[in-house]
Amino acid sequence: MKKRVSIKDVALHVGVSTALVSYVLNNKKEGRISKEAAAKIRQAAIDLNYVPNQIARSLKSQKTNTIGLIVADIANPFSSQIARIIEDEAQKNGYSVIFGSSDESADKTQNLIFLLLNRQVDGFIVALPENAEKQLNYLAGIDIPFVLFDRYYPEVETNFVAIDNYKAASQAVQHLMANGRKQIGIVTYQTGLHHLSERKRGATDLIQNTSLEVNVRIDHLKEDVDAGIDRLLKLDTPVDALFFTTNLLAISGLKYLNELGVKVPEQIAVVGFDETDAFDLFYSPVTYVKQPMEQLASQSLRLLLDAIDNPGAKQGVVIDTELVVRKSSVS
Amino acid sequence: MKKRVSIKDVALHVGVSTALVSYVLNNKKEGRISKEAAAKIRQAAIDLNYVPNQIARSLKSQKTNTIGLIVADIANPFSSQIARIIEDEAQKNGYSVIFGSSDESADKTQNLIFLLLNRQVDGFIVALPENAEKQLNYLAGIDIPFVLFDRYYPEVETNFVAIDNYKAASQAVQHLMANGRKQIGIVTYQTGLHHLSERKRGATDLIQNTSLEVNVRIDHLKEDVDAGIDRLLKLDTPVDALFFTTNLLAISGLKYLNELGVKVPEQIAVVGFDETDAFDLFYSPVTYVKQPMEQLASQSLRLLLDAIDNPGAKQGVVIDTELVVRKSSVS
DNA sequence: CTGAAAGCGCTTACAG
DNA sequence: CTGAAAGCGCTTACAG
Repeated sequence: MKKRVSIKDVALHVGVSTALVSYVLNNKKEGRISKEAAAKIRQAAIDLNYVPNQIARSLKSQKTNTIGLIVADIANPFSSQIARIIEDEAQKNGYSVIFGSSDESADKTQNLIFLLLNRQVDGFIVALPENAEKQLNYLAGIDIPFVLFDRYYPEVETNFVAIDNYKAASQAVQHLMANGRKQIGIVTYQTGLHHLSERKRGATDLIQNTSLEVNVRIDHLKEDVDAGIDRLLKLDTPVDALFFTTNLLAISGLKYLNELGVKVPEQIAVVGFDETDAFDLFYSPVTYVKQPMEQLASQSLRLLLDAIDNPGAKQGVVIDTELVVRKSSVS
Repeated sequence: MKKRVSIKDVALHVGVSTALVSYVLNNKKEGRISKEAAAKIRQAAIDLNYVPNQIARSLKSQKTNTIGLIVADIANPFSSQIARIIEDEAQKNGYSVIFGSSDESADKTQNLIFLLLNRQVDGFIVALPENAEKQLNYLAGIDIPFVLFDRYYPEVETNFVAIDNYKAASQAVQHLMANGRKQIGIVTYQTGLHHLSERKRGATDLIQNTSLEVNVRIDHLKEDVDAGIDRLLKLDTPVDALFFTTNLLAISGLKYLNELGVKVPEQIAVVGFDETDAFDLFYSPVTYVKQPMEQLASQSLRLLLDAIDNPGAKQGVVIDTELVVRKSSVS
């Protein structure tokens, strides 16, 4: 690779000091620099194809204008949609994004934190997995700006952005009840993740019947979803509705209902969580809880930039969801 | 934010030079450093919570161990799946990834290139949009390692990784023909993008009837897909099959076929491109051309790392696809 | 076995 | 209006 041209090359080319080049290119000391010198420097920068070295600038300024984004899995549409919005907003504010996927593992999260700290990110936006108190405390301990997003730990005071999961689930179940469903099954993950517990609680507070719960192990997704649905269908009073607390669970469940030949919504009404094309193409378009992605992402970034500019103050933002009602849940 | 601890702090704490700390922590000059000094330094690094500053190291070494990934849109499942695989492979090789979305715009691509060059990425993996010859030449001109991925410009000698688009489309159409379909419509984008032209050519070389082509404007997706399907259904001999050259086109088209109440595959057989959950949940699971994501991504990274280590030599990799046959195309 | 020193490419307080 | 110089946190050739 060719040697990249530095500020020194530009200075040499024009016959001025590097300081002057820096001032001109950064529009510092406006008006206190001769027009001619400024013009010559700008021209030389173009002629020589000068690209400022952000690495050197970062070392000096102690600021990289980079943020670290830790998601569960960038290949998951929820994460990648969020990433896209954060990317755009960050760019507008002069920031770049380095991302990493934790696979819901606290250890991988810790590794990513180290890796991103190495790279001197100015702050983090992170969706924390289960049992990550240690990582949370680490971040708080080194006193770096960060905001918890999607999931948060209510015991610890942090910046966070989340939806009202309890209310979202509650609305979904109320909707099913209002449409005459009596036996509503809930399919969720077996997990201590606060946001998922809240979704579960929002549903079960209304349902009050633990035999209608299916708790899926994340690493046995298909197996447990299928077995759970089998069980719910064979109850003395079989379920007439299913509420899935995530889109992966819903997709897996809908595939299985298809295999079984169960008709939606005639036999079973269905409500899912999150948007996906798959819900549109199902023969009865699927009712779902819509998360306001735009707000989730842009608020996360806003809180982080606030925290970078003004460490100390902690903000929490809770956003409402919307229930998009379609054919899968009304008969 | 607290001041981060530097190599100098560690040196001071132990009472040695920064040089020695650097040697120990980087396992340089093994065996030529006293066990005691080494042990004390390592312990101090842990006690003080030392995290090496990759920025400083990069400035010195002229290498950031960062790669720039430019995709069309990270929110698109194709891009995000690729990103995930590249992330994992990169991490294994000590690299981080900074990504950017071009939205199929040559100008945005150029901005991203500048932005990533600012950040001194060691190389690029880029899915180039249409009319980006200028950007391609720019990359080649500054002599930075890069590999074109998904799309390439056959006129220019570069590193590239792509699937055999012609063959993939050809197989799809042959499959429809083998299943007795006589009037096969092809829905594709109106574009000069090489990979899409190849898909189109692979289909039309077999079909030889331009009235069966629908050329969708990317910024009028739904409108043009719907109108195109309308037209194909009203031909004197209406189509009995549709081949969609991308997953977005297929999803849009399937939604419209649903609206019209057209039965798949009874009235119209369908083949799509790329994997998506939506294809699984369609009442007749959709036959599709499966791209080998794993290979595409990991080969791209491999070629880039090769190019970084050994500039000059150019490699091209073409990978075969697989047609996954399901109910939507067989009657 | 260890350290002083230069240098990566910038920025900026200071001096003139 | 402009420049010499220090310093950000590392690495490494050189000297001892």
